[in-house]
Amino acid sequence: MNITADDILKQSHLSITSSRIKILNLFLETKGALAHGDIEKKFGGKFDRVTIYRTLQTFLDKGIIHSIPTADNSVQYALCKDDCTAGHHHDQHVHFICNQCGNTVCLDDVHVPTVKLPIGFTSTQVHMIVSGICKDCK
Amino acid sequence: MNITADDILKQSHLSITSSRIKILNLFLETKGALAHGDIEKKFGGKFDRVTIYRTLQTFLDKGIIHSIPTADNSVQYALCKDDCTAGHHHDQHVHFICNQCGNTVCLDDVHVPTVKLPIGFTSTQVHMIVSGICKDCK
DNA sequence: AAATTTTATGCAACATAGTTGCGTTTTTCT
DNA sequence: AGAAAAACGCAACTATGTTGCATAAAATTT
Ligand SMILES: [Mn+2]
Ligand SMILES: [Mn+2]
Ligand SMILES: [Zn+2]
Ligand SMILES: [Zn+2]
Repeated sequence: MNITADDILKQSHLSITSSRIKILNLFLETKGALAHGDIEKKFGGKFDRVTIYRTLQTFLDKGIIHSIPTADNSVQYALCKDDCTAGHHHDQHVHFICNQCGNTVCLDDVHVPTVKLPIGFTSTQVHMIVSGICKDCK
Repeated sequence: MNITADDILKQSHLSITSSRIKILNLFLETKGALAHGDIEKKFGGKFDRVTIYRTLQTFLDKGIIHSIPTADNSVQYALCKDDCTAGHHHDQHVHFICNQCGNTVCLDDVHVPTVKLPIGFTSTQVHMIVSGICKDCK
């Protein structure tokens, strides 16, 4: 028995609304990551753009999704599979962006290696974004 | 004797224009990375926004600057110190974003480690962005 | 050094992306 | 079911980025 959108919202103490259910279901059904624009296209005016922005922000805050910075200035979002909480994210996996199909995927099994920073620098978060050709496009 | 903006433009076979000189000098004078907005603020209407966009794109193409994706959807740019050419960039160093002062810096001495990707994935570029507290803010 | 060609810039107009306030609707709590 | 709290939709606005084209500046040729 898989976890449902409903469960996730309850766990995060969020009101169950139809926008949240639908957006969360889209994440659950999608392999890769989603940008704000993807969600907007998918639901084509079914709900307001602003609702999507606020929903994504809420999900980020609650540790339901994490954001992935990309070089082309379009932030992608993906479900957190690790045990992220409202306070902090622990998604320490590598992200892969395919230059062919454009998909962004979480490489859940590829852990971000630690690097030795110069004296005086303290790290709280590390992003590793690899781009190239994915297994479906090779 | 340090390299001048003029030299860099000549090396890249670019016309020497006052906008390019000024923007390039700003990069040469600045320790950290610059976002489009930073440059716009700095020169406050001295030249057109469009010129800044096009100049940054030209510098990127010619391998004079490289771009650094950030989580807050604002791409940063920094001078290439490695031997980047018009075709390809080889800036394989880690980038650090300070949550305190907001500065983004190239950690030129910290090399991006290689990771083993799953079967079928091929990598052409790797970004590693570490955020935390920089040495000036600790 | 002047004329010509090439390239870059500024401007306008547009497109896309993201934010904020507020009245209305929906959800939750009692 | 009714009251309180939270989320939504709409409008208006700001910010960010793109494109075409006339003008200006730089490089090249004569
Ligand atoms: Mn991920
Ligand atoms: Mn760098
Ligand atoms: Zn692909
Ligand atoms: Zn700092």
